[in-house]
Amino acid sequence: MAQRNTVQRALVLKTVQGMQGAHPTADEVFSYLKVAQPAISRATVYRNLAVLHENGVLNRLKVPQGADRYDTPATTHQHLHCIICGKVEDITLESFKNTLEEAQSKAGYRILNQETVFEGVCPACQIKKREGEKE
Amino acid sequence: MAQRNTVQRALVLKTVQGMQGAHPTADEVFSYLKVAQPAISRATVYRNLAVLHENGVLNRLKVPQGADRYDTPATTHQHLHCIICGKVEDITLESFKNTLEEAQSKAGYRILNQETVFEGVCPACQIKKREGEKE
DNA sequence: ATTCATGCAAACAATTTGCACGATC
DNA sequence: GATCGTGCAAATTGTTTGCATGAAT
Repeated sequence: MAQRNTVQRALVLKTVQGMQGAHPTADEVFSYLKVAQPAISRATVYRNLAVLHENGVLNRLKVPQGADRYDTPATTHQHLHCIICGKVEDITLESFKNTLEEAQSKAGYRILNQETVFEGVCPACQIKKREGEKE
Repeated sequence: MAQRNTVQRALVLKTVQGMQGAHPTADEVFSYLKVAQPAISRATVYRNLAVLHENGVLNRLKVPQGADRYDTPATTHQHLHCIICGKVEDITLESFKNTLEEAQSKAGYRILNQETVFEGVCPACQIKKREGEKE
């Protein structure tokens, strides 16, 4: 139960926090840390991301295609995923203010977390698609 | 471009449609079909689920832990995932009526789909936990 | 000192792919 | 009869695990 303060755990957390809005995957965190800490292990990164997520320090985000991504849960927010370029963005929607309460009362669940991903095409990719008009 | 009407594709679709509310994984669909069609290949099930999803005929649902699950997208709805027993349930929330429009206008994305999972503890597991009061 | 965490490599799970053959248009 | 889809096995990807060693309490 007693968790320790390891250098690696602190680094993993700091890395995700530092990659503001990048929603890095475990592998991206690993590659980043590898530069400063060549001895670090991929397994350690996975393990620490899991621990930090269980502690509620990090959010884990499941995106169609590819690996899970991590997030600092400053405030409850939603995600946009561009199916063309693959980028993930944060967005905070007013209409989500009551969803948690509604789900809770309607279903009788004790809800701990909510994860929303909108799948679509980002403005930049809409323009690109319009320019390369052959498709 | 011209897609064909294969026996296997029809069976995969019918199976997911038949498993009302069960949100089967690719492997569950495969196991089910294996009985009637012993020759069917796991790869075929994966490929057809992907095609049907791309055609908008099936929804693909990413759940923390374990494989993707499939769904018939009758109406836009949300999901509840019990972290204790692992069950996935559908729910339709009023407050989600406007989220798509809000996200669209706020972010400039062209949004094709929306996927929400609430993580929590279902009523049955809340009771079980209360009974086995040692934790 | 105890025991939690690390690093490594091997194991695992879910999914994808290459290829020859078969089925559908 | 052209080519899309299938079945099989092998390959990939993402993640987890066992174990001996090292570090934090």
